[in-house]
Amino acid sequence: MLPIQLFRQDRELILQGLAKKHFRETELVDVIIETDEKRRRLQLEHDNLAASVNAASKQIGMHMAKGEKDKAEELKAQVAQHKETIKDLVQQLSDAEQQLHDTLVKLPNLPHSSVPEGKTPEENVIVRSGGEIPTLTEQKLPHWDLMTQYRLMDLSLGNKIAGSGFPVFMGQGARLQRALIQYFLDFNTAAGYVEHCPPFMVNEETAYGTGQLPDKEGQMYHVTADGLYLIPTSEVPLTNIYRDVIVPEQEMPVKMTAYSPCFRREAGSYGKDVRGLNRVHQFDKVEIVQVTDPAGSYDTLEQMVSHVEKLVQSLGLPYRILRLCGGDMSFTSALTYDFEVFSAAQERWLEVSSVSNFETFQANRMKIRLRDAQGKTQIAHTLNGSSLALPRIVACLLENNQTPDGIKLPQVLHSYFGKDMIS
RNA sequence: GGAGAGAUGGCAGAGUGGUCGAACGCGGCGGUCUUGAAAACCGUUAACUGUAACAGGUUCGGGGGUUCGAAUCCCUCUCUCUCCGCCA
Repeated sequence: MLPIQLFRQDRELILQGLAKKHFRETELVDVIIETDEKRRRLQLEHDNLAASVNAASKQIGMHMAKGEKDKAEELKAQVAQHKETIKDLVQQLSDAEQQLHDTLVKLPNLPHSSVPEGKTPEENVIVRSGGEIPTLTEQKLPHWDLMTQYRLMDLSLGNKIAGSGFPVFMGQGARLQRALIQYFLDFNTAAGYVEHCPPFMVNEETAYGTGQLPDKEGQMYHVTADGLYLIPTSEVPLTNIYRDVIVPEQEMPVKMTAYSPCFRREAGSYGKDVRGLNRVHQFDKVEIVQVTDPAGSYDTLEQMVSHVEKLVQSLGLPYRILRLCGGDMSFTSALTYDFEVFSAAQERWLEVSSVSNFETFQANRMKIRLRDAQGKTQIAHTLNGSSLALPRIVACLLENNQTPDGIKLPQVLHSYFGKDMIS
């Protein structure tokens, strides 16, 4: 949610930002400005009237105390009149507030100035790349075949138990999941992120706080009996820890990491892109989240990108980092870097991490604030990124490192996995 | 699941219809004293909204109601605690 002050200050800036994001309903901006003015007008009228009623009520109290009943009754009659008007104003005011809010949440975040122009994923800009794409023999297999060959995962079993898109990992496959999760968490905590283990279900308010509601409702699993949602990412519970919190300046930045399974309905996805582990309904991910001072949030973003880059490098996977163009960014983000790793058997790039700065967009909604040395509060910035999502990392590890003798694992995983190869 | 108690400022905790946005204490901040510190003493210290700055408005778990006036009375929801039951 964009701060309302921005609409009062710089309408042009908002329109430019929305254009870059290819957002069409630009007329909403003027609706917001008008509604805000209306709201403030009503508020002023209401406050003035309320002030006179408050003053009169105090006088009534004083008259009663002195036993001046007549004067008290006189004032009562006066107040009764105002009360009718106030009742009406309150209704109008709350309508205006509701309308303002409902319109405000429809607008996406504004892109940072460094966001490239563009509408489609093809227009994303490659910032840099690293690692080497391996040359595989003709006998190379895609990960879903390797999974079967080494009995690492069974999708049809998951189908039986839950439904399509719910993989069952077993044996060395299950062990690899655990090894990766533990390695990722250790890597993150070593960089100062505090490990958390949050709930995997959240209430409506929480889902709303990070922006999953109202616009992505259909993408989450909903436990209707209890009004809970299964988390699509641990960003949701982690960031919401700081909902309605005023963080003292010296405690900034807040750095958190968590492992969680992620549940996504992926309504509307189908076709070849979803084979194997490319797109599933439940997957494992380790997330990093930061809450920061607005002044340094873009430095923080670069640090997070570099952190994730080192992690990907340590796994020896060929990767590239993209700066997303305006049209490909998420609703809530101001600047996003995507990490992709090259899947050598499928011969395509797969997204494994997305690192974003949301600026005040989430924090404004959640009222995450910081208090500076002068005691003033201001809205904080929130950032997050995957570090990392497992399925596509696993797909690449298997495909890129396949040999006739088995699948070689990167050095960093040996101690976590208990051996150096899947065989 | 059953029975009971409770939710007040950073913390602790008074306050049962009228200058209560809220006592006292602790903590925090500023000062006096001191070479410095401690102690003692004095002062100050909620959030949101709003204003150029005042003013004003809202907030005592959330929502609704009674009343000229609600932290205080009524309804309702949520949460916490204690006891019982069940249980990984």
